[in-house]
Amino acid sequence: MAAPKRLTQHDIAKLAGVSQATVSLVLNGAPTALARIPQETRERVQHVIRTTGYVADPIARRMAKGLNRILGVFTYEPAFPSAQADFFTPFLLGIEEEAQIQNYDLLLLTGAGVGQDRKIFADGNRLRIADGCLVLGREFDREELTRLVGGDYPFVAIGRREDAGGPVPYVGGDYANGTRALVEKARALGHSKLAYIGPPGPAESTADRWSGFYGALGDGLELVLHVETVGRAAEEILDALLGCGATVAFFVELADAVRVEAAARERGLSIPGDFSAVVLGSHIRAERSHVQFTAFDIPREEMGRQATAMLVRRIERGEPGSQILLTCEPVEGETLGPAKRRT
Amino acid sequence: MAAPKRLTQHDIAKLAGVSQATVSLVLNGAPTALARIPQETRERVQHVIRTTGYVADPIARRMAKGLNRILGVFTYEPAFPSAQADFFTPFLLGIEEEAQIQNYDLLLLTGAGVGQDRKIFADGNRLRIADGCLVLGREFDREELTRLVGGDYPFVAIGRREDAGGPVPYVGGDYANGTRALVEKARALGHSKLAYIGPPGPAESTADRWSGFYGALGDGLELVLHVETVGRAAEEILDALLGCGATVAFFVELADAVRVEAAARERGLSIPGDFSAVVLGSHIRAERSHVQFTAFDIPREEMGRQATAMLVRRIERGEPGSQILLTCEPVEGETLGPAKRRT
DNA sequence: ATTAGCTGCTAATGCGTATTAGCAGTCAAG
DNA sequence: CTTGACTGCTAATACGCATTAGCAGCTAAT
Repeated sequence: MAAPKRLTQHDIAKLAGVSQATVSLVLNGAPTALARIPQETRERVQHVIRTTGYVADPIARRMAKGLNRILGVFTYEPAFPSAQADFFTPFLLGIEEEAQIQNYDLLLLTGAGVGQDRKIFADGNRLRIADGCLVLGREFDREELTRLVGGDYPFVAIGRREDAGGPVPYVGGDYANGTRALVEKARALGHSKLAYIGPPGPAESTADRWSGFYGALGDGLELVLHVETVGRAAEEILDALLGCGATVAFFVELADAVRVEAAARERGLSIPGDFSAVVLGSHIRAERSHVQFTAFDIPREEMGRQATAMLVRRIERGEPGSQILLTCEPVEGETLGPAKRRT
Repeated sequence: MAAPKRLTQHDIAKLAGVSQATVSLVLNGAPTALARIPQETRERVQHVIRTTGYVADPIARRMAKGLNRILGVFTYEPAFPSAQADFFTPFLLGIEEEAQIQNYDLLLLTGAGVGQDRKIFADGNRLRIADGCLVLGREFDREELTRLVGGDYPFVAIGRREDAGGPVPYVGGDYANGTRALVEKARALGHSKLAYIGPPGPAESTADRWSGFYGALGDGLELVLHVETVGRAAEEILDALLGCGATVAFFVELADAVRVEAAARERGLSIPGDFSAVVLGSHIRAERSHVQFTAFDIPREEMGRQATAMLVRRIERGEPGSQILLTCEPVEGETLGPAKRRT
């Protein structure tokens, strides 16, 4: 394919009998400057541009201006691989939407690191291609986060993050209050012996659920079982549940809830007839399970949108970045019923 | 905070007590040039780079050298919005995987255009930030495609595309043969009166299905019903199906098949007991329907992978780009049975 | 003693654009 | 006739990097 050397403003200038600067001004000069170029000259230049099909090289343009209109998206796990797909997709949906509105492109930091070992500051870090970046992932590398906070590179995390040598700008879901609201609901339905299936930390997302849960205890509510490990055999969890007299179980992971529900059904137990179950969060694929669990909604798209908007503000106006927690509304579901008097 | 002034090679140079040129050479000089910089100096420079976390500005780099290690991804519809999410996600999965292997980052050309009106050449094609680009979408803008083919910018389409002022480089699925194979299967099971639910074009993807289908007719096979509009009321389609004596229906859209199956079941008809149904393609969310339709598999991830690999070859070695159709293997399913003698 | 070749660097330039400072010319007012 | 303001442009520079030409100092061979 014959690659005719790209036209430059210089070429246009020569053809129009003006200087390169004039071409640039005609193209996108400030109104004040434009006012000083007579209509006639402007038209001559425009005409040459039109007939040649010239388009300014965006690279050079950005080079001169200093801004790329590119937002980086760094994920601590590969963004698309099937298992994770449903975790990241809704965030990306919101991010893409807002980015488009703000007229930014998205750079997926893919090459960053192969396999497990993703590091923002990996060797040959390409982050700075973008004007700023969004960071997502279940668990962050604390050291990297500190470095980000300490640096002058604009970023926003998705999901609440503890201070790391300073406050971390983020948009997260208010899991603590989402959880608390569900506990209150259980209380209202007469439950008093609760089980909690999931770790109390260390990731912020799980820590927040736990603190919301734990903070709502007392005053008639009692934690009678805490299974800290995720992915435990369903039978085992079920036995423990029945053994300790809990009337409602709070699950951090939907997967656990699904498995326990299945095990219960196999034994002829019903939910919420025999005991109630609550999932602390919403999961895209929840629909696939025939059971609609009582849970709270995580406004993932909105988180993506707001985080993107905040990042753009940081980039364009130098705003400092703040910390936003979005409300997680309860989802009715069908697995939380009145407490059953156990015999 | 106004200008978080990024580090430049100049800064590094000063810190290491060398010149900017030396820094650049240490970073990526040709072996011949590198040989002339003693180990000691190189280490000094590297050390400064590491401790400061300096990264070369890719825009400037691209400006100077012309390459970026960035692949653009242009989608004719927003990449993530829920309805489409399942359409693009598997492609992106393959693309991301291969890009990572080849050590490229992905730039989602998001800002390109808002809403329906996505255009590659919309604003002074920011496309060129990337070294090359992948184009995906159900339907392409033919004019833009022609411009791409005519230009010297490397790109690869995902999905077969007709010539547009020249052959279009693509990696697609062989829908025609995938369809043909399913028709043959139906023939082997004694079917002779076929129905086709879906348009014959104009998009290549639907045209290929139709041509594969139509080409397999004759020799005992007869098209007794062709419903060209997608999304027609299920009842209506069902009536037509029953009325014309078709023993098997080929659906272009899974959604139609699902709705017709549901309508049939409601009337006490069974598939494939009363008539068979075949879907021309695979759909991620197929699992959600309780019925496993007989269909063919679209190797979306593999398409993404191979398209990415081809693009990289075009970029790095200037290869001309070719046209690849990947085999779409049949999916057994449970909706294609022996033809039933209609009374 | 001159030349040739090597080592270890640096100065200079180009990439294509945006932007600013300022020049030469005209015109009107003082 | 000088001053100032305005018009219509252009020269020059910056942006951050890659790359090439080449300089200064040294050694070894002729």
